[in-house]
Amino acid sequence: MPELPEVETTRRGVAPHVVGARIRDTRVREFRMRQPIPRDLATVLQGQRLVGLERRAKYLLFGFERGTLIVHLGMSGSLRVLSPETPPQAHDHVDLVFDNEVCLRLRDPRRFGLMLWTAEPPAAHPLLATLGPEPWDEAFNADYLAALAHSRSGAVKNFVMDGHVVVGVGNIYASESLHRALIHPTRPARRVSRARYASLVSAVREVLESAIGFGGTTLRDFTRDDGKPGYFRNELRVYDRGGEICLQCGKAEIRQKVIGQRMSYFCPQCQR
DNA sequence: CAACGGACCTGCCTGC
DNA sequence: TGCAGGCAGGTCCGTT
Repeated sequence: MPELPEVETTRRGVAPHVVGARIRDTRVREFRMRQPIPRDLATVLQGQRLVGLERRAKYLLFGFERGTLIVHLGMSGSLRVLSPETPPQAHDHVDLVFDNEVCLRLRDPRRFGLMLWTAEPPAAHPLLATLGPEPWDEAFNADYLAALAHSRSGAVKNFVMDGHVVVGVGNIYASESLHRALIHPTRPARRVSRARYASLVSAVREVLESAIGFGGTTLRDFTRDDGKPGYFRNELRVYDRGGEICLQCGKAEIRQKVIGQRMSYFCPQCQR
């Protein structure tokens, strides 16, 4: 579920319900995540007011009075706003219960996500310190990409998915962005022209903005736990469309190929 | 440093 | 119907 648009949609959906409220209770039912949830999390959070909710890359940063709760949703995580009395279901690992009778519940079947506490500025945390710029940061531009790519012989798709190059471009949107920028995903990063990188910068921004505009994938309403199909799926031009005719050229069939252990989709006609 | 494979997990879908 | 196998939106780590 979570690529950057879903994380941002989650942030926007959740924030109005919890920012300004104070933690009344923290229930952790499962500590085993990508990194273990701190044993003393409940003690640390108790009574603290949530001051703000930010996003950096695919991390959600819950800014409390005395530090930051860092949350990552991994491959299968989600956050929902519920009544504190709602019985937990399988894989509902953590509840943050606020004094406004809101329960923020973390579910993550695969447990690739994480929930950590830091008293330091979150940008200094080892997980965040070495991340590349946000897609909308002016530092993310064609010159930057071309310069970085100089030492990169690997596929450009892996290059744009590298969080130390730019954050937030996951597997779906990597395929989508490269298709819009007319760049073949297996082309060595160093063989992509500056002009093409300029197109890629625009394409990444457009695709992500568009997806956020559609509410990410599923959850428009965070106070219920419906949300299955995902409107943004209809907007995808190549992802999961292997064998279909390319919407760009109307002639070639979309191909699929594993690149860097991830399935990738592209038009052999449009993308070079 | 960069590239690559493997690891971490569960659920769901497909095909036999 | 049951079950094995493959695949899934992420990222870190170790090895070469």
